Amino acid sequence: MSLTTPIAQALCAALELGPGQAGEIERLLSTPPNLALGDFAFPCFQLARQLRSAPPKIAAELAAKIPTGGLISRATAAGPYVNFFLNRTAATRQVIGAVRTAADRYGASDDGAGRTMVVEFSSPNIAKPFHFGHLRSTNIGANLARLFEFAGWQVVRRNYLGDWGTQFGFVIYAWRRWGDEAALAARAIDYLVELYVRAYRESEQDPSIRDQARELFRRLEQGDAEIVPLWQKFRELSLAGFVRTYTRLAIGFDNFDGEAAASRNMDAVIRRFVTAGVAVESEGALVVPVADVIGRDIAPLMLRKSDGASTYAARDCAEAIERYSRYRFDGNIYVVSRQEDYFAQLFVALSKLGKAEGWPVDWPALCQNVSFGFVRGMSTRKGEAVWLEDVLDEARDRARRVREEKSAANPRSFPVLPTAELDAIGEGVGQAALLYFDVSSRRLSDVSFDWDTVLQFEGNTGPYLQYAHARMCGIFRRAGEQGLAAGDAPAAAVADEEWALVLCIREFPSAVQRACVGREPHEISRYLGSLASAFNGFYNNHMVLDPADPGTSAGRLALVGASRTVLANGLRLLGIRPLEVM
RNA sequence: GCGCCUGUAGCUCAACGGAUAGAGCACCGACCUUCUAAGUCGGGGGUUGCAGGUUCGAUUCCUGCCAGGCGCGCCA
Repeated sequence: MSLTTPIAQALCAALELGPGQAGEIERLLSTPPNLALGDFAFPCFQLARQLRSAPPKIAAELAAKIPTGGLISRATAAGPYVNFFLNRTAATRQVIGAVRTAADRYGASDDGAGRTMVVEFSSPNIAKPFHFGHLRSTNIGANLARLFEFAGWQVVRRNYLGDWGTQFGFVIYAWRRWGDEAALAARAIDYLVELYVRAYRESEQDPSIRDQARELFRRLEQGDAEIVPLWQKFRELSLAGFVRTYTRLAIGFDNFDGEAAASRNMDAVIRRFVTAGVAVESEGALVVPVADVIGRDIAPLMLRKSDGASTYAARDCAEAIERYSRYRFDGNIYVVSRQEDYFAQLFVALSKLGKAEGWPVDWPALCQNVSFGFVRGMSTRKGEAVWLEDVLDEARDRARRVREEKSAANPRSFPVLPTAELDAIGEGVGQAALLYFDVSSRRLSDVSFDWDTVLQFEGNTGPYLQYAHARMCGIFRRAGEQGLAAGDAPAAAVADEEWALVLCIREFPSAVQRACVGREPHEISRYLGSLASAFNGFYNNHMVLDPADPGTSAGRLALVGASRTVLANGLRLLGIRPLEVM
């Protein structure tokens, strides 16, 4: 039972409402701005009209009718609010018990039980650099995938590689003209990017290069025996590079089928659009009009260009159809930035086909584009682009250096560590700084890349969270040495800092839910920041371990244990490793 | 022209339609002979882009401006 349920029930009784309305009352409860005012608040504004009375008067009358005892220790009116104070000891016992019971499933749910969610994310372009900006889709998608799994969904992670299209013509053109096996073997993906950039730049002076690139891509599409093996080789090399980066970020995919795979069914899908009468000829191209459905001036979805070449849109249609027939998904998320119009066109076009062909399920309505903000300061043209691998390396090195400096300055708190452990901590802390930076603003805000901000380890950062976790683990290690063990509830009166921590722990499941509903991983980072802050407040004001007082120690250890469980669960949702030693 | 997104402290960002708009960074000061100081506490800092509207109440919702970013039939 939730802490707020008894409050809602008491309010229902006082208002002479039926028990069926307790849920509605419970949703109206809010949190006072500070603990001194109360633990939960009921605003009386909305009742004023029905009861024909002033909110403060209603609040005063209600407060007088709330029976105390059980979880509720006191109810007082404060202006238009009825503020509730809980029995801290009983409530703390309840919250800690809930965390212990659920353990690493605390915060999880079965909301998505029996349903499948496809998350398409990262989707790098093989002929283009994988720079820091690509972390956005990659991280948001990975976070959403973990969140939906935590909420009970069956999740499919799709990396829709940009492995097809004219850009491959450029790469192949460059390879045939300047290609060097040794350089390819040594630098793989970086070298391919250089080749692409060189060919593309020269094509701006010499348009015939563009024509040759198009011709090479046409030969690739036709399965030319000389070209196809090159494409396969380049694709494999690039993919291997991406996978190395993904591994460092602890991100995995179920499937890497990209545009090349989608193009296999493309012609058949285009024929279906034509046969169904959904696609029409326009200015020599084949398009699906969507303005009639969307209701404004918007371009049609183009399936085939006037020169007869297919478009990425046709491949996306084919891929979506294939995807639904394979997974029968209940949700399909595309983590792609700033393409809202395009996805609107895509989903409407597919819906039209569905209506014309009489599909039993209007699954295009289950598809959603999850957009996100732009990373500023990452322009390839201006030469600002920063490779993600380089940022990871720098983060790791700095984290390692910071730890070494701490050992030198304060060996008592930061004992000198074996090299292997130092390396692991560096990698973990660096990765945490990066991943947390990425989710520390809302999905749709633009973010600025700045080395010092990204690699910051103090304040509201990934390392700050890991540090709190390491401290919790340190307390348990020390407790073991002193022969102290956790109890199941506080032994004495619950102090403000302990109580604030308990209330924060209780909030985790609703933070997870908000993150899922809003497709907003930032909810988790924000929550964890407040949790770590609450813990540090507690930590700095109360000694957990006191061999002379095993009772108090046991109660506080229980609280630290619950905090650690929640912090670790949250960190894992963000893909950050909860470190035991820092 | 048609659309989407964003304007909050010097900077980076928060704030279920609710009480005095909060954190971090930076700056100034305090705290390690007690569990990790990557921490904690205090201080200065704000006309929430502008103007209307809805509401008991608007940073939040609606309309119009202003500013910035991004996307719009033959790039993907």
